[in-house]
Amino acid sequence: MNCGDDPSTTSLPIDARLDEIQAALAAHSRALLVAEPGAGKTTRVPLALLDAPWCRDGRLLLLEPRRVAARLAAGFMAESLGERVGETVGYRMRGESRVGPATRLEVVTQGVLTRMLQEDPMLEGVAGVIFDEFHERSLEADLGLALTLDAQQGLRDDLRLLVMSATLDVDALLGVLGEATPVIDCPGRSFPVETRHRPLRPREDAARQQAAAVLEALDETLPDEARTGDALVILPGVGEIRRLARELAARAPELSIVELHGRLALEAQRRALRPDPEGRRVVLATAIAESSVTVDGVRLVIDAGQERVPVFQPRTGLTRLATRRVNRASADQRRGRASRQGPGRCVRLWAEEQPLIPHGEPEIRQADLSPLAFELARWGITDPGELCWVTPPPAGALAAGRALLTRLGVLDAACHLTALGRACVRWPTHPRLAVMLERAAELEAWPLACALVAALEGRDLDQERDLERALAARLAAPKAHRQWHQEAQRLARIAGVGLSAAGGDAISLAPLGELLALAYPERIGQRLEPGRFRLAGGTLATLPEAHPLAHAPLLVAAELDGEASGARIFRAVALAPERLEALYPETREWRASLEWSDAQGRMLGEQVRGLDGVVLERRPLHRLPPEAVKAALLAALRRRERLPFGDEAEQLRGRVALLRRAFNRNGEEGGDDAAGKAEGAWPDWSTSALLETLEAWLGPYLDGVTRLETVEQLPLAHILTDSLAWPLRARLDALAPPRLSVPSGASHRLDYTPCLAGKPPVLAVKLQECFGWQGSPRVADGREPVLLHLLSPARRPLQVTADLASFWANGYPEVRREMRGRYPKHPWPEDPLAAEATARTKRRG
DNA sequence: CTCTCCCT
Repeated sequence: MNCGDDPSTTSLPIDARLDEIQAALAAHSRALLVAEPGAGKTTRVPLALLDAPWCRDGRLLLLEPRRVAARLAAGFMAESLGERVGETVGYRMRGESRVGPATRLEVVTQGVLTRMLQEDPMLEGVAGVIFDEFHERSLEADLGLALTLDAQQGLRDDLRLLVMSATLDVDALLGVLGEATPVIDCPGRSFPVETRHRPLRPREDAARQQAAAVLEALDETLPDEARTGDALVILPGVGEIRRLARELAARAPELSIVELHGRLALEAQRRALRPDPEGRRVVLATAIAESSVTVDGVRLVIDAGQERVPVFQPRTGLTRLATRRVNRASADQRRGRASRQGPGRCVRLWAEEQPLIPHGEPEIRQADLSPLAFELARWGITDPGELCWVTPPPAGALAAGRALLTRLGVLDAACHLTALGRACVRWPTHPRLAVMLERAAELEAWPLACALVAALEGRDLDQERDLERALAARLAAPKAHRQWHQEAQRLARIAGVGLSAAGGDAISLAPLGELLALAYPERIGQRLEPGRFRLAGGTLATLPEAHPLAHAPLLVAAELDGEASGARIFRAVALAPERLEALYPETREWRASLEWSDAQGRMLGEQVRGLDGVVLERRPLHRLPPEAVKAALLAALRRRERLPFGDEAEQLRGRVALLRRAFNRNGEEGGDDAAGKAEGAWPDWSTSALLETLEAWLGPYLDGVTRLETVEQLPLAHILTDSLAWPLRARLDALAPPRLSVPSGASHRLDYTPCLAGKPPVLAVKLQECFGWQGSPRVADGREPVLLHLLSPARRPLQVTADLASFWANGYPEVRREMRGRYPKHPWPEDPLAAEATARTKRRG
């Protein structure tokens, strides 16, 4: 949010659009406002809408992605009315709310809206909902919009909905809001920024080069000849910040260097945001400075051009951090940070030619979807296709989220909430932690569970490796950990208990392992050898051998990094095997465990009992049950992470990938197309998606199969074709033909395998066969181009083009000059468009 | 050399 200099009097670009917005929402129940930064939308639009006739009898909700932004917006609007927060304008967020009987505009954080909808899908008393900063595409905002649209369609056709965003893929959003939705554009307001590129040399020390770039930029005057204002350096992470700080301190000890990142205490963050009247500062920050907070007084931005993002791996359920190049939208947002106080400069530490992807991935495509799966079940939906999504939840991650919820005991086989799941609804936490809190009653450990959840959720646990010690310290001196204490007390109030043990005794930390086992069942690890553990979810994980828990037979890893090949455990607590049995009664049942042994070339079987990959006891098994054989085969295929597609299946997958791209909006499920709606969307046949859904499409063909070799021989192309919905199958050959006719009269096979990598299909054809071909070939109803590989008579590639007309005009004369000497028996006419196409040599006579 | 950001 951008709250310029002076509250209500200054005129802002958005003022000129307010009438248009009013008119749009008077005539439609939905509208889309696309406004650049500095337009003033966040504070002016909601207040203006309060006077609309449709709003007279109801409240207005304004959604903000962050708590600071919500507080700031509410304060600013209240001030501009000459009131205090809690009168006409209020706010609501986790654990804090300031609304009163007269409040008509509630600024809420996104999670609060989800909660309000779940508790009252009618949104009684609410006249309209405004989504701010929708372009950030947080998981919560995407879900909130899907649920609000559903409520509007089914229950509340009078509810007004306004989506506000900076630059955004308007088409994708109109796809869910409806094509008739009015779109209002508004320009922004900011000072100009001069952009420079100063690429770093690879393979040389990055911090040293960054330091040189910073000092050089500080030395130059700004576009207005000034040499004032702070410098903001944006780096991917804390490690990079520390290294650059050291380097700068060594070279220029007189500089005032300030660090800014999310792991700092709130007070330290606030200090970092305040300009120093004494002199110029160099603020080294993570992406936190991109949109979450605003460093006042910045005139110079130096952008390292990287970001560190979490990548959730559905297969292991773990999240890994990856360092990536920034996307264009982020880079421009970072640059904009130099244009708030006056004309600024942005130095980008990468080459100008460096291509950047336009946007980051929406969170829904990257994140752990178990919270989303939980909310869907609570909403009463088993198929996400029943809702309208800007980006639908990916099938694999959703399936993984549901598998976790089932393991936790909150979802049943039909994807409905169980009794435990319904009880968990009262806890405002991740479903894992909700299960822990709910089941803590069994262990008579509610106070400890509240203390533990508050510690796991807070950011103050960062430096402490030892959970037990950290908790003991907090319980002994609650007042010294204010944020933790507040949160723990809030949870304790929901539980209806006090935060201390009866009789004033110290709370026992003994149930810690069990509590963690309730929240992280797939992270229960069994020791294979000292320091090496197999987790119940199947992943291998390690601890340093010197770690006190390296020899524990069983532990729970509360935190680990997500390398699939071998995760590293950061925080863990020991667990007694008999306690595991008490928590999960299914560990007492014997089940057949079969595994394909590559070494022995056969299926090995035994009877085991335990929790998934954690085996408490084993005994021999004499007859292999067929269902278990099938499950073991599927598991073996999944472990290999590839499927034995032959060429026919690869072509088929390529064709479907192409049609998915062409006909499903943005390549997602549930196409917007008339055809897509009626016939279902083209499926995701990527290897990972097919491995996720193996049971459904391959399972029926595995009856009686006991060997992997047999699977390798199955006709996968036919099996996949059979799994296509009938209307899609009927259109497949017409939309993505296996062969294409060329002017010579011959037909040639199209190669669709490049489509699997997002590229166009390839038609390899001799150049002479294409004479006279005016247009360029296309498939998918003309929506997708075909890439031509034009070949010499000896079938050597001469030219790659998707634009024949331009090749004939520009490329051909050169090719002709070079080739006609080498292949004199073949025609090389001067005017290829007038010549006759042929697959043969020149005719005699 | 463990740690991007955010939320009920």
